Amino acid sequence: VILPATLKRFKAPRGGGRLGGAGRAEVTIRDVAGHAGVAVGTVSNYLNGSAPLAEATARRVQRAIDALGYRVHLAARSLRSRRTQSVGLVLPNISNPFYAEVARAIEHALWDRGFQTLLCDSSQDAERERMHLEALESRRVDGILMIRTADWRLPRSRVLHPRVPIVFVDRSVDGMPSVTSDNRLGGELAARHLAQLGHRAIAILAGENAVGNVRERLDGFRAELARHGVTVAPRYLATGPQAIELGREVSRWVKARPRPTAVFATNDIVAIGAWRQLVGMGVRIPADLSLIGFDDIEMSNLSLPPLTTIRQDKAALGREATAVLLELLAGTAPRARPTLIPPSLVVRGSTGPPPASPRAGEEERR
Amino acid sequence: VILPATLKRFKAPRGGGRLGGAGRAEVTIRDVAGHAGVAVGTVSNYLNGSAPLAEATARRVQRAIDALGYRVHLAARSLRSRRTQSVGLVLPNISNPFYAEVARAIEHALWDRGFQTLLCDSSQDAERERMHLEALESRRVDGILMIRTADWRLPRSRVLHPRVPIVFVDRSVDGMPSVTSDNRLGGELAARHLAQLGHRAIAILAGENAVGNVRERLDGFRAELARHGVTVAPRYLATGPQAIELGREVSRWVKARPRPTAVFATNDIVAIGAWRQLVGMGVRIPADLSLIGFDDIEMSNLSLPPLTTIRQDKAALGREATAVLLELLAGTAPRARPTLIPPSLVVRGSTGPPPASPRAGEEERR
DNA sequence: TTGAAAGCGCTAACAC
DNA sequence: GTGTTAGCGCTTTCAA
Repeated sequence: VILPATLKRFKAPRGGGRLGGAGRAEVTIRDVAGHAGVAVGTVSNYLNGSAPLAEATARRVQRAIDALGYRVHLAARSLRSRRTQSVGLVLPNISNPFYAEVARAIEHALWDRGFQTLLCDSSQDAERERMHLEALESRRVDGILMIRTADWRLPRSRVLHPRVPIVFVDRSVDGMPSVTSDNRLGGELAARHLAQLGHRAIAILAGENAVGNVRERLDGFRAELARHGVTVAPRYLATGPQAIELGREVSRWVKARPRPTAVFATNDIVAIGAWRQLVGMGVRIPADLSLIGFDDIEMSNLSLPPLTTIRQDKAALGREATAVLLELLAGTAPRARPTLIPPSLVVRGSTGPPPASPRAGEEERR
Repeated sequence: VILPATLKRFKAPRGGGRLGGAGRAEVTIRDVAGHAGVAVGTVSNYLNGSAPLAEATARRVQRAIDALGYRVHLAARSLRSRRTQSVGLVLPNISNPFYAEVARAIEHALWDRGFQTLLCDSSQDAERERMHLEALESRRVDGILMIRTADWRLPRSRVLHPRVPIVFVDRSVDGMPSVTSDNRLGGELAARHLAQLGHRAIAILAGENAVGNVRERLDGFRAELARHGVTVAPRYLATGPQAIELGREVSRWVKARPRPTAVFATNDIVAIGAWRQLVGMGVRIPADLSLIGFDDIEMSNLSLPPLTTIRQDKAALGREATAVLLELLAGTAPRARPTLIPPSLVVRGSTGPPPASPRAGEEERR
């Protein structure tokens, strides 16, 4: 039976004429209820499975939904339910292949759990990042996953007492939940590989020490090297932004004497830069010089020889970060301790034993 | 003066105690109004600039907003205003560097115009793509930007009569607004470059003819070549998925006689695959064989020699697609005609004149 | 089980 | 200029 109150708001299906998107009036849960001859609450229950329905009723409702082309209005739902089933993903640059892979894993994990992803590209700009955070709060996202930009001198209070649960990815923040690679272990893995091959004169393309990830990789690398009785001479250390240009710095070591027999780059972009420089100078890899990178981006498998590197598990990074966030949302076990994803050594063609004579390959200077 | 009706709903700031995100009660426009001693409509007007306010009032409102830490509730706003200021971006794979660059441009253009981006990675899966489309409709996004997956045998009615404006990017769909590179022109550019260098025996790593973009590139390439009196022999054509593996097919031409003097790959990934194969076989680029790609992804500038390629303007693609969508939303000039972004030739190191003798480089076979 | 009604926070139309 | 109010479409509580 259709009761007065239901009838009052009942809208005829007004089908047929294709009004083209914007112009079409909204089909609401009331229309569905009217069409199926049930109350709106019943339709809502059907939609959310929040109460069992008589099978016949359920069928009628579903038929009405199909007939009317009804689609739930998520904004209305979240206004009421106080959940948006959406998560903000803030990162420095989606066209950086490393972040893109993490983002992909996150989007998938989120989608599989019924969440949509709001993509926020901060362009390494702290101010833009802050504005994105605010917009996400206004959007009332259920949570935020954030790969924060490196230059972060902003008041952290904003983010330390967020209105919305936030999990940091790839870069940790003290006292906040985070999911990162075990960078120290990665550094150790690289060092062990080189040391076991017999290298003792090792150079580092280091990136900037201010970046936590870089520092950890370096610490691990040095510590493990020390265990093998090897130290990195200060002149074998190059620092600067972790970009392709830093790789060019290898050239100074090629000309140096004694020449190092191996180079560790703290990421693959830098390693690729070094590879180009070395090949361009006629240095043979790994016969004259071994080269090891960090990250394992797709590109590192494409050089010739392909790069030996420390593989970060980007899929696991994204998956775990999502899992931690959803745990936070569910209110279970507030995991404030950082989650570490173990990296692994991928031996490809760019590393080998050091040249027989420590001076090998120097003829070309004469 | 605070009137009864206003008072009735007034909530004290309940500041101080930090309840930690979820637990904190919502600060609403009413709270702001109460705190500032104005009506909610006034606050709304202030927020939206929908009516001029006395300066003193405006200041009071802003102070109340700051004091209370008010943040507009976008879901509530859009429920009323029927606009969400959000756009869905559907693409096959965000970790493909080409799509990632386009996505980045889109996110930026959208953000600059006050829209947020919902990232939907379809994983090349038509079914997943369809579900994303539905979810976006439920979310009542204002519009959709879509790089559709190639294998699309699904009923197109769904997308031909969308409830929400949709603009196709990179791949066009008949009768729908789209923004793509001028792939035909790109093919012509590549052909002209090769022809002008003097190449006449040219091979193609083609990809799949079913993909419109590939076909257009090929058509343009062949047509321009024909203008120079050159035809591509059928045995100089390799087809298959546009992946790195296709590049390996060059090896059969290296061993062929007469050997082609140049190879056109319909995208850079394939070209990189070819480059690896060639370098691995000891073929000198471009001395023995010229190689030209398509796209100009970052990687193509990193090989040695760096790849000559047809550059797609990914930033323009993203920017234009956004512009077309926003025009559609504004209801101005329904641009159903596809928008074409001109690509450009980027000459780097992988192309040069053909070897002096057409048989050059063949000794290694003996 | 199902139905009715009270809002969620906001905008916009209208009255002052 | 400013204040009031009626919903936007939905969930949820409470009654029946």
